[in-house]
Amino acid sequence: MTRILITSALPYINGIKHLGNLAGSMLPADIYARFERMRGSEVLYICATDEHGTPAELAAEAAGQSIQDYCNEQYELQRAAGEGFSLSYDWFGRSSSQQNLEFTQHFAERLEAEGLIEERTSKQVYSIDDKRFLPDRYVEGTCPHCKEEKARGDQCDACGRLLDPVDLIKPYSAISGSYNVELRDTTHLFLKQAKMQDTIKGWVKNSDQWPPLAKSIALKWLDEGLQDRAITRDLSWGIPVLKDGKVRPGFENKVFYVWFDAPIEYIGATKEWADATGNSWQSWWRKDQGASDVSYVQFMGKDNVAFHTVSFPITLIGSGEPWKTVDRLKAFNWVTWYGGKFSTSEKRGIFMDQALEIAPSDYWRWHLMANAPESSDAAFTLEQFQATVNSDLANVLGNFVNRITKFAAAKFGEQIPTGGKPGDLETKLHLELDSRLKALTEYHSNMEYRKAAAETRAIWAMGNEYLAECAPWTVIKTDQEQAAMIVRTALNLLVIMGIIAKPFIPDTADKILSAMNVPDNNRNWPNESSRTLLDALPASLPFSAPEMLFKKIEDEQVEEWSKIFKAE
RNA sequence: GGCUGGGUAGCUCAGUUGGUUAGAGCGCAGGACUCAUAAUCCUGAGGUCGGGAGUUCAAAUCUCCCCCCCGCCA
Repeated sequence: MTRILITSALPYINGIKHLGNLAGSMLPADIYARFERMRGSEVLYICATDEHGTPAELAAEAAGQSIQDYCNEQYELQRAAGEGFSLSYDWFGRSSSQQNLEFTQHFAERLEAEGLIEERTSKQVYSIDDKRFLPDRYVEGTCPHCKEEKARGDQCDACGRLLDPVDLIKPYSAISGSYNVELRDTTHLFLKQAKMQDTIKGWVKNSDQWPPLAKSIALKWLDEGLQDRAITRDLSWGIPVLKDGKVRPGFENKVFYVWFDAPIEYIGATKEWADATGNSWQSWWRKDQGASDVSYVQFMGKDNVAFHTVSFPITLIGSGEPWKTVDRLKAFNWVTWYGGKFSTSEKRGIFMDQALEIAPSDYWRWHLMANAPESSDAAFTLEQFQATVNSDLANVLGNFVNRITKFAAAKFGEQIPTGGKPGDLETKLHLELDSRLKALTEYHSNMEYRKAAAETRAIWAMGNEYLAECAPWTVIKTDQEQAAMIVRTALNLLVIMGIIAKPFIPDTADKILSAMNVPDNNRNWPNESSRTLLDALPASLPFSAPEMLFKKIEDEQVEEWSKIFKAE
């Protein structure tokens, strides 16, 4: 059996994610996981919150909470939001887990043993009033080049030059605004990435299942030359730095940098899952313990490509141990919001919890994936959301379910009618269905979501086309048997429509299949001829016409939402 | 400033290695049907494929220059 490990980029703990984050990693990963499970693959789909770092500390402070309480609360909110969107994680972990702590320390130890880590001392800005070292972008001051007074420590937006925070004139803390800052020596662990340059380059070049974009981003970084990088920070919230099992001397007030420990949480979360369920994490991650036949697929936004193709692989490969590395990866562009970006910090756009308050999960899942930002940024507008949902879901799919089940129930009762023989129209139907199912399977395998959605929709539309051609409401006046056969074929087609809908709209799909009394173990991805599938329901099997599946979105709702979400 | 990616019908987007009248969905117009959530089905209108030059028997597709958008990096 094919074994597939799936991860989606870890959402940062700093607040509920917006629809752009959802569309760019978690949702497509979920659809891929569902598709592969349905076709019989053994799937492990892992995600987790990324909880460390300065932004989390500051957010906790702003909320008047301890960092631990803040993370606990936000984790729960994000977990619930994921559940609300029917994201079928096998495990949704936390980078602050004990498991991740152990792996992170293990990797640091291994990297040091391989000669890839060394201590270096440098000067950094320390804010006395904030009682903390300030990360580059939290230091502001006057630009030494253009004299702009609000230059950030990493870059001056006025003249565009890159800066070192120690060069700022009259530096102050962007957190408190205090000028009571000074330079202090601080020692950190540096990962000697430059030493891994050739190894990683060779590995990237051998990766034959990456999209061209991912490969070119990785190679560009490598061509520019990898820089050694600090993997620790002067913070208290994070993973402690050890040496020989005890806190490393001089690192009492330091922790690992969030960029170092976050990707390791892919493994950490797998162990959280294994510990909770009694499964083996090694068989998914250690090539010497069964993971060599695993296909590892990563989903992420474009901004994360470099970290997944270069930084994290350095950790894994640099350890000198046989860790599983990424085989295939799917990167997404951004979903844009009325000409701008969705923004967590500026609260621009719609967030996962808000979305669920105004429309069911399936509406969003369908629209976001049918318009996925695959080849370029994709515009999100409420008007288009309304159009997609009403047309594809309510009119094409929902109305078909309604019309055929109502008609069947009225003329033949709520059971699969018997009698009649399939003819030319049914042959035509199954031939077209065969070719569409083949294409759809291909698109899902290739993780092409716009195409998969379009093909799914086309199969839904086939139901309406078939009825229009057969016109059972006319046939039944003269030929009861023939009408029974048409209805039976249409009801079988309905089941297929429901099955192929599952990856995109799992909640509704299950409603359809349950209404048709299709047992769980018969809801697998179709892989036989549709001639068989179109006559699969047992004669006289009872069914029940489901309630209206999709309520249309009214113009007034769009207007109201536009005001609430400041869409312009 | 450097580098990805993008600029194709009113809107959102497809267009494989250059090859007959450039496609889909939505929207729009006309028709059909009346089982159905005023739903559905069929047909049609609509594009000098960002601009310019070049290569070629032939370019949305290749080359060069320019303009605009998003992003990344410096």
